[in-house]
Amino acid sequence: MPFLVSTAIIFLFDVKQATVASSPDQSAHYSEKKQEILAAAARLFRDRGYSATSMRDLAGAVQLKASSLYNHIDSKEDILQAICFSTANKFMTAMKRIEDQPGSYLDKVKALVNLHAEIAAIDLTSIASLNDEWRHLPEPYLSEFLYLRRDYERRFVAILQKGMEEGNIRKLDPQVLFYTILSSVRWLYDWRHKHPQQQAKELPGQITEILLAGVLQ
Amino acid sequence: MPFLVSTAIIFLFDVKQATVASSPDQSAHYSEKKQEILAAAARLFRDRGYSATSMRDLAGAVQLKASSLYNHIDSKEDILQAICFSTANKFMTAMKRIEDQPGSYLDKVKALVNLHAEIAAIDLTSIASLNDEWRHLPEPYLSEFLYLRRDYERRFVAILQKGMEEGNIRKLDPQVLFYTILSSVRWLYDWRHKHPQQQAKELPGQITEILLAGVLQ
DNA sequence: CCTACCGATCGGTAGG
DNA sequence: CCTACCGATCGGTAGG
Repeated sequence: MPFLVSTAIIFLFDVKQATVASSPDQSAHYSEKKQEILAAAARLFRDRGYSATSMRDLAGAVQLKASSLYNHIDSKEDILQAICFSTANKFMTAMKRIEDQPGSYLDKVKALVNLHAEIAAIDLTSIASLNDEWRHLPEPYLSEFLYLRRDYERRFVAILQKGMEEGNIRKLDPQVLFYTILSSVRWLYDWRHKHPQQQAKELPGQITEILLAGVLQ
Repeated sequence: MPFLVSTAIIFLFDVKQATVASSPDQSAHYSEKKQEILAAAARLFRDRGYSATSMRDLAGAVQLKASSLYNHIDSKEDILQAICFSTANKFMTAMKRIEDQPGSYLDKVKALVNLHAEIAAIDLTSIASLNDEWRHLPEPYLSEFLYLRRDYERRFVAILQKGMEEGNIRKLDPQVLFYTILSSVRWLYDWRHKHPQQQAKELPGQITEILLAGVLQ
């Protein structure tokens, strides 16, 4: 099967590799066992969902009894909060950097698409909680999370709008475009789960190409 | 804010309105109360997830006591099964019709994008179970569901591939294109939940346009 | 980090 | 369609 990927787009995509990894990571403050618990929880939450994952399931995954988990975490909700916010903060930090970087707004859009693909590549399981399980956050975390999400969306849409005014991006409803872009990179973590053998780097390039240049010949 | 949508694409999209509604609907076999229960369950499963929805929640939503639900349904899993398969069958029926319809493979691709947008418009809440909650299906339903899903994907990808050979669609990895198309229409039900006032018909046209023609000016 | 255990809630049934 | 109730499992705590 022919497998043609525009080298120009691949180049554009590869410009900013490994920017996420160097961003501040508060998970460094956690003990090794707590990090192990959070990683196992993120995987279970992705595979079964937050509500269908019991503390006994989680304990088994890290070779502990359920009660021993509470030496490392405060509650089940505490785990979800840590997962959701550590990933959300990666996006917010990167957004600030992209807003401040020089270059056209089209460059910023490409950097944002790249960002989503990159975080999906590094932090494969946490994305599931960020996408689907945040609704189980207790207050006041839920409100705080929704605030971050709205803020991120507002700033993303502003960049798209500036790109349209700049003339590099077609004049579509910027919010529709925002959701289309986000949902397109969203399935990356699903895909990589199903096809672990495939080169991860090829995918973001292909998605970016489809979004930028379209499907028609 | 300018809001330009290609009338050509809108036309292409509107060609096949209301094809889903006329497809065979086995929910007609259900009693009125059972249909009410299934509709309420689909809504709760979307908003809270299957596992976080209790039978007491569901009973309250249809003004019954929990035990009375069991005069209409066999089990909680039975409800999930009914929701997932009734929607999955709509997709399979429509796939067969699109395969058999005359016209180019590009036309079939457009009809498929249209199909997803249409089912999302008609059956807003069930799509959530089809996307996210199917994993809670018990066997043998889980295997049967996964079989249907793989079959649908295989047939969709085959159409994309034929379209590429035909020359109307750019030669990309057809499976990557499949996932990109599906994820783009996937958020429709989310969006319509958040913006119930907006004309639903505008959205599929815009998404189709972004996918077909791309983002670049 | 474990054993032992708590009250609350779960899906579901008996019986009318 | 309800009241009353079942065993199982839930998140979490006491105490060592």
